[in-house]
Amino acid sequence: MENNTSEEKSFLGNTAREERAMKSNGEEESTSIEIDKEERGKHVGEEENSSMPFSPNGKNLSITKQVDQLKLAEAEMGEIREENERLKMLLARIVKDYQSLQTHYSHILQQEAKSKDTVPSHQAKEEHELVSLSLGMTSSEPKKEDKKNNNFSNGQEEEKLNGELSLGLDYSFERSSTENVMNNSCSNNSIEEQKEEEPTEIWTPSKILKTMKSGDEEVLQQSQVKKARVSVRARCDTPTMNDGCQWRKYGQKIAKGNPCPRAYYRCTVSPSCPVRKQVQRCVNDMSILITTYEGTHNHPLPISATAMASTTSAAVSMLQSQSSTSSQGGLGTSASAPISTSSITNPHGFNFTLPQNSTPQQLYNIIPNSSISTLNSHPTITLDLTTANAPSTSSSFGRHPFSFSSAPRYSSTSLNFSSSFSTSLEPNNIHWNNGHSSYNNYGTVPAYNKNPVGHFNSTGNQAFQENLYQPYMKDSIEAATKAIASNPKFQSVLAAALTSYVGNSGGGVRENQGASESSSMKLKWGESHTMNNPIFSSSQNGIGCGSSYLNKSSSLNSPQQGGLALFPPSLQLSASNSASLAPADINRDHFKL
DNA sequence: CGAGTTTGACCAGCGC
DNA sequence: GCGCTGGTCAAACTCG
Repeated sequence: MENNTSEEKSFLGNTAREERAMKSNGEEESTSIEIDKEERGKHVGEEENSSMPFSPNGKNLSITKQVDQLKLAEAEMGEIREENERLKMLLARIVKDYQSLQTHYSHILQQEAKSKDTVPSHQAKEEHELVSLSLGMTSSEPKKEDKKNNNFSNGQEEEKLNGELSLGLDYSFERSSTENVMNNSCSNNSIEEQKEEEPTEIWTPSKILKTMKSGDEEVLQQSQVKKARVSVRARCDTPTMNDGCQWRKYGQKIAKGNPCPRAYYRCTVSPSCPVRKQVQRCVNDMSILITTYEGTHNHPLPISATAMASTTSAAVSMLQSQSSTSSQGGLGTSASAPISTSSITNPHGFNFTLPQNSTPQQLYNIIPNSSISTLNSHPTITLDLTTANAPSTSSSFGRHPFSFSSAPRYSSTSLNFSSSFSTSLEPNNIHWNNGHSSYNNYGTVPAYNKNPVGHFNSTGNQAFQENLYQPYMKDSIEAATKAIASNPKFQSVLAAALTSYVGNSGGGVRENQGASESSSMKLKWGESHTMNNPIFSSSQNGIGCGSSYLNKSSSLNSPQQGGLALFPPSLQLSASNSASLAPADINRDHFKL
């Protein structure tokens, strides 16, 4: 992280220098031009004035002056040229320095990845693990959420019912994320190069695995990853939320204890892709959609999908890290761990608890108020985007923690990033909306048909998402930073998660943003910092979760996903200039830095 | 007509 | 072994 920070600093510094250089260059040029014009104007005036009397002597005099002025101007131009050369050299040096730093950073990341790979894995025993990584957002129903969380901690099968979403992504994928980070930190000068190198896709886990691991290790990693799960809880009116991948529904079941059917999706980006996804409404709050990912993509991912993939991979990595350290009394999530039911509150915020052997252990204090996910047939990492409470509505329980919990047979881990979202957001809640109109499968879904902004096109939708997640992202990052600082064991994993967000945020911009990407959208993102986020009606096309415009499929319930901005950018470093938006490209803008 | 969804049937794992 | 449950299959159906 420090490296990253320094890298960014250097990047910013270089950028600033470059800008200054360019600016000064431009200013000098314009200034000289102004002077030149002025003097020429003067000269013309003098000439005119002198020509008024129509005196031959005056004419000669003016010619002499003109020659002098010309020489003067030439001298100035020469100086400007020299200055330009100097600035060019300076710029070249800056670029070189930056590239050097980038290389250095890349080297550091590689070393970090290697060190991760060397960590012994004990997960062969643990067939199923649940890691819950929750990024809490302000809930409009804090008490309800609290209650629910409390219920979870009481051992109810909430998590089970909700279905833990898992996305099996391994270290290598993390690495891809970090590589993206690296790339994303590039200056504008290097953006084009990266575009050439990685125009529309990132390295897939399998791809990276081949380059990073031996065959056996690869198999082990893959198997581990496949069994780990990552779930995302988010408010979303639509049947599914966008994660950037394309999915095809292959089944639907009524799970025990939840009247809402569970839908099964498989990744259709590649016919052979083993990744599965389960989507189910939360039994307690129909507006909450729980998505579970499992498996590892064996194909290049769209940029819009990398954020989720990276995040989940980081969570899985944490799970793996947890497993690897469990035997040492660290983040133990032994398979025999009992149902977790602890909730430890820390005045500073994050709580990281790991119930183990009936005695929850507070491992990390990360999030204010903690709750613990309970029984899970599979260990799941849960990204909880629904449960963060606004400060004004905070209660003694239910603020979602960064919690680790273990099921009787399977260890489970719950990471909960709870952000103190502005209370002004509360009235609106946070909903993902694919623009679909069919909610029949999920019973009563709150109708959020009012759009304060009025007509909301896809660009507006982007702005909406930006509004939603930008502050949230910041909070999450801050919280995660605290977590990292608080416990070294957590560093590598969470760092990976964070860098994944950031990296993909930038990566989506630089790698995929073509000229077709709209600047207007970015402007809107930047403009809309108000927390009064509109909730978009599903009846409005292209509104809401930002997936509707991705759904080329005619089906209203199409699970195709075009890049949900789970982790919005906190910074915007990129700029593109087109007013036209290609729907397929919109997603890529979800993760701008 | 093709792609995607729906839905009942089927299979496997697990607990009793 | 039986029943329950989760997960998957595949034929029928829907939609553009």
